[in-house]
Amino acid sequence: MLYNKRTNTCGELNTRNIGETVVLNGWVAKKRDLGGIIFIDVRDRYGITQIKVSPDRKDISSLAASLGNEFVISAKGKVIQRESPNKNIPTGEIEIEVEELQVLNESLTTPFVVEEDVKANEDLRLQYRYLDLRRKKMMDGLLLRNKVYQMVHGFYAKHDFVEVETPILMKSTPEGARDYLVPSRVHKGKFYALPQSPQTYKQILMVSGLDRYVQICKCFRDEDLRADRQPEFTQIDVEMSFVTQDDVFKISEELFKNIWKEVLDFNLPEQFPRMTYDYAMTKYGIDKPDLRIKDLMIITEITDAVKTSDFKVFKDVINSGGIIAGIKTGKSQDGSKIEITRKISDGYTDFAKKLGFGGLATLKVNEDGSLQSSILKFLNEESIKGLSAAFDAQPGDFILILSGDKSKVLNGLGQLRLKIAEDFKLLDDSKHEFVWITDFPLFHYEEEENRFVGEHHVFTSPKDEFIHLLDSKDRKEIESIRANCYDLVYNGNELGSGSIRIHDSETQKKVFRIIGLTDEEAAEKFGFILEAFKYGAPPHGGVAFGFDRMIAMLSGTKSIRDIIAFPKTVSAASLMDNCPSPVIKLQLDELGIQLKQG
RNA sequence: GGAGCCGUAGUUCAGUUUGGUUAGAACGCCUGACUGUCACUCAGGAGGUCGCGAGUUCGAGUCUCGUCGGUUCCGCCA
Repeated sequence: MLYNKRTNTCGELNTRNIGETVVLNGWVAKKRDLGGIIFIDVRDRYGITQIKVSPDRKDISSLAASLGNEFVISAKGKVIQRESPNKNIPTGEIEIEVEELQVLNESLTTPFVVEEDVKANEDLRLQYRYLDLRRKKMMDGLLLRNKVYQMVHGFYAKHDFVEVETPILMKSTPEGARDYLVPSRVHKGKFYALPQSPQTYKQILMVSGLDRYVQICKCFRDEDLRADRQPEFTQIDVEMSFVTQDDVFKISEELFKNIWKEVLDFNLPEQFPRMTYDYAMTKYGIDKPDLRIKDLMIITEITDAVKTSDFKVFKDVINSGGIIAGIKTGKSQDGSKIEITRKISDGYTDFAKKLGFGGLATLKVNEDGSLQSSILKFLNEESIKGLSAAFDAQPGDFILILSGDKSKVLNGLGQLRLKIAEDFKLLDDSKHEFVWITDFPLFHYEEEENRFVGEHHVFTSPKDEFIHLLDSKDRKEIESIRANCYDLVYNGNELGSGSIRIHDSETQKKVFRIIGLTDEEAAEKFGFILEAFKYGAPPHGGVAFGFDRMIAMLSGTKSIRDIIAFPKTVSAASLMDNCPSPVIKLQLDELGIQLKQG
């Protein structure tokens, strides 16, 4: 097809180009046909430029009048000053006086109107993703993603990291998330797994002496989805030899500082604050505390303060080994008071009940410093004093108390804290609060399966002072083991996770034993890495950052679907190309697979 | 696996509480008019399996049960 090829994009012409003859290629975003004169907004990735067809150009006018939205056109003409400029767009000072007009392709009427303030529901937009991506906001998401992608590559290249492509078809590892499986045709009855992460490969690359590895790679997990979780997602995967936790933190902080400066023009601190897992759980009730409200509603345990009271609810909890703890609202950082009315308070009680608590005790601190609450009548003088002191109760404060099993209470208060923060709009999006959470437990006991499982992954090393406990048989002792393991948390979201790894096969075997793998099973499943560790594995460690989540946060969207070109729905389906889909019998036969009925 | 919300014109929604005449609006689409618009304006028009399937009823968009899809959260996500 012969047509006038563009000399310029639709986003770059301005008053300096007046008088030039140019050609634009693009999509019809909007046509305004005034009867004689016709205006058309032409759109491409770079912007929108208005072209004008004068009524005296009869031949062009009829063609222009017949254009529909999303037609692809080529327009040639002179750049002229607009009689009435549009200040809302960069090209709004000028327009093109059309001399030649060609239709390069027509378009059906689109199922939804392609406009910035799109009205269509997400499922329709997903089905016609290519139309949705024509919107500036969506295109900007992809462009931002590309920008950061390039930055990450450049950053690690500058620091002597080597990018290595690890296999997409790998051995299934039964620990952790469900694997996506790929049947083997050659080895009938055997399966590959898609990587949940290239964890084993990157560690083996350290054994190879690669020293510094990075890969921006796809990972796959067959688990239920959320707004911030997709079945396939991208992570920045990093591994380094001869490093400590501090080395990993340092280079990671530099990466994030660069990105936040470049994209948001925000200066992150030289070093990110650190907080142990235990502190985070005890004070914030969650392992990813949102430090935009750092000093607000920190959890206070008052078990001791009220232990002399006769209140049956508290007594029962104490006797069964539980705790009593609470948070107080206090004043918000901008000084505005958090006014908790009876109605709001009842709402929080319902919230607590939904979390499985019998109720929520609330106390109001009067202007004279006295307490007001329905539970006061159950408490003795000593308890009331102790409680008041523990919370440093000030006039206007509102205190919310939960009691029960320790982890449940902390978790409940953590959730209440976030709910109150959200209800009173205390989470300021202009804040950028990074924090490293360190010293995670190495194991936790899975009651249902009746065994220990790795809190992080099974290659995470215990901190030196806990190594002797790997030989323990005592549940409490094993649960007390802390790991060289860390998460990077940003505004209450987990952005990354990593650890210093085990690099000797003896320690690795002990860890396998604790999670219930016999030496034989460990050899069957992870023998290759145990074997590799026998041949001079260097001390090493690394981290992986969620690339999609990072881009979502940089662009201010909650859903990572918005910044993934072709995302899947919460049921892991793609509405555009209709996958997953059935396959023909021949394909199954070749794989030796027979489907179960029903 | 569990819970909540949503599903009505091409699109976004109203109508469902309290079952009852011909299911409405806006945008989009089509036809006509219009020479400075940028949410063009004006006049007219077409367009509906009320997600699907049972049930209750003289009568169901509306009530009940089931089912499918979307979405949010919990479980899950080493």
